[in-house]
Amino acid sequence: MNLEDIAKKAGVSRATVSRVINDAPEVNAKTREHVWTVIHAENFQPNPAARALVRRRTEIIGLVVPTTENIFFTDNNYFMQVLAGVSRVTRERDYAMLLWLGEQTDNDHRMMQKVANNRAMDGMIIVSMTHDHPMFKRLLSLDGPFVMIDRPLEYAETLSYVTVDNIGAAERATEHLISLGRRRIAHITGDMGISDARDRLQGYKNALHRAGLPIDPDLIVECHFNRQMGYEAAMRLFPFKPDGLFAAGDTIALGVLQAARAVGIRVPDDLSVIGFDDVDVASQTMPTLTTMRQPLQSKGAAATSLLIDLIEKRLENPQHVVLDTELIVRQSCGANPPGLGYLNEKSA
Amino acid sequence: MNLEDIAKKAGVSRATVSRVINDAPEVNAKTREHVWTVIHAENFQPNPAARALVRRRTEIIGLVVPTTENIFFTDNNYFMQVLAGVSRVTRERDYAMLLWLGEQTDNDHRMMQKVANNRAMDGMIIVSMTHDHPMFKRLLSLDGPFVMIDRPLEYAETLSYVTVDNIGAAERATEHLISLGRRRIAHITGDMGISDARDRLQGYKNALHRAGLPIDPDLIVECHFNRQMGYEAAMRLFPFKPDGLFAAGDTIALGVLQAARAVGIRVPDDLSVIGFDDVDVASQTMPTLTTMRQPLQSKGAAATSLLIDLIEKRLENPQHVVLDTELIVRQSCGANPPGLGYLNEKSA
DNA sequence: CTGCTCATTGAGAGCGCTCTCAGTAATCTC
DNA sequence: GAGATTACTGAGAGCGCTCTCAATGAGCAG
Repeated sequence: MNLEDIAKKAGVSRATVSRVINDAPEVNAKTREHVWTVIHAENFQPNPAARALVRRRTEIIGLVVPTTENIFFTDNNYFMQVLAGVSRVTRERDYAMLLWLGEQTDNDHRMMQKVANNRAMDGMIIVSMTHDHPMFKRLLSLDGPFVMIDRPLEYAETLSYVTVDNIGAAERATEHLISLGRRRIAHITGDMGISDARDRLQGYKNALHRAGLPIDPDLIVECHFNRQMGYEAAMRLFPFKPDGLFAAGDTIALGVLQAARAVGIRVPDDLSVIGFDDVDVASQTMPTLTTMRQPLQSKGAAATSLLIDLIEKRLENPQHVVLDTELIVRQSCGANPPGLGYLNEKSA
Repeated sequence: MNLEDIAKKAGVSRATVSRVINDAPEVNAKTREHVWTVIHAENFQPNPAARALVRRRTEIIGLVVPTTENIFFTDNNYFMQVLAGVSRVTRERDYAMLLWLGEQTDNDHRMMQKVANNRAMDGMIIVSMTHDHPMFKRLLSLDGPFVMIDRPLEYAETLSYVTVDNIGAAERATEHLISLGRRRIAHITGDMGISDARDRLQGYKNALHRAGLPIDPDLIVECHFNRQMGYEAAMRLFPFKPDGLFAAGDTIALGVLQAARAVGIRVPDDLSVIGFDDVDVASQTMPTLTTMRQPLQSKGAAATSLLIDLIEKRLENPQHVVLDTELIVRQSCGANPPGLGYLNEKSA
């Protein structure tokens, strides 16, 4: 079943059927209606390959996660939230989404190569790629537009991206701990190849500086966005007796809570803890986790919306979107009473 | 840049370039090599739309999650694991993956309609669709092949699917509790529109029956695969004083642990708990969760592999794949000593 | 009635590829 | 050395759509 068949059945030409399907204005109302009747009767869908061939547009975007290690499998729904946001907007705007998940192996490079060469996508969204990723430069020579989620460390002025004000958010997080009377505030960073991690470190320093507190290198530990490494980082930190701790991500904070329990440090009494992201587990830990929420779904949605605008030439490169964050005060910082453990928020 | 251009540059015909790209055997070795050189020099990629148009194959499969509510956002990485499995195999076999996430709204139906009509996919994988989903019958009239993850309740003989032996697994889970001396063993079911839930209930009953234990309707509560409802179900169950509890999913078990803590029931001392799935949080709860592991990544991988075989006519419908489950004994059942809470398994 | 405008429609080229079929030159057979 | 076989290559049709351009006919002005 193709346009020709429909045309024959409707007693019009192929061109007219095409016009009807594409909502061209010049078709006579009666003709239009009649053609639609036939199309519906046959449950006809135009062949997307043929259409893409002539229009040079597939209405497919790609969502690329260069490496899954950091954000994908680490005790949280970070990626799922982003995905949900992307999914919503693609649906709304009648696009489809190709998903490309990288690996932490050589194949990753080969996969990215394939992705970059794939001409089936009109554009792509790239999630949290480290600045030293081998594909970075390759991407810049791409034909189609792309949008980065999280500010890239290099080429930030020339690329489009969606992010949050990490510096400001980290300042507020740190200030929150300061406002609770904490003075030896530690910081565990995320992967320093990602701008988020660097910016949060910067924000932490800014806040200390502004409060007249010293910046103690012993209280800063470099880490990655995962629980296991957060646990280890916390263990390295504890001998220096911090009374507050700002973790660059909630998964890191999970490791911190775990480490604190292991060595008998009470949270929040002995140690006031704040995370970043507000992934779902943050409200279920014991104690529940105070955190700086970033709007993950909105990040995905904004990136998608921006990408499609770029594809459809409603906007042009580069565009920078900065979304708001919000301090979510729960138990781990000590500003709230202990309460009932992880039952407080979502439960009966 | 197209085939014609490459042909001109290489001094051969379009047909020969096509042969080289598609690895046709009849091309002279020298010609082949020369053409490849030109292709690489130009970094040429054939236009997928043109190719799809004539081959009637896109090498794109769809992954369809009819409604996200159950498995998507509920405190676990069930879907992520399946996704990882699908992703791995599509990568290996040089396919791309279109992801379609449903919603719990009217749009869901419209979305599924769109998916079913989308002719850009060679086939699709459908995750855990309830048997009463409005799209179910529509799917059966589809042109391309599809594979269900989890056995469909209807048409199971005529459709291809990948699942685990839920009945047998539930029997073993229940028997494990029995072997620990528990006699008043309760069951909280999953969504009864999904065969997994029904089968697990059946397995639970089988095990009780085989052990000569009565099947007490008071000890069976119908539920869905989420923590909140698991919590409520547990609360309804507690007045009947169970000493063992088999939850049809780990997320339900999370709710059970939470409810038990809320009312002061000690797990495993007062109540021996076992879950199903082994999602990531299962090893991080307090106490850690004993559970029947199902190989989620393998489910995704097997479904993908099967689908592609179906597409490429290596196999024909219907195919049924049943994967193995494994009992993971942790703390919540009482077979293990209490230990250090959720630090035991994955941590330093 | 003639010539014009305007609304609507159809014919046909062409998007970039695959694949069949025929052609050519080299090699083999006897 | 003639005919048959083999190895390779090119020409060209056609996949199903979009889009330009020309054609048609109705309506209208004069």
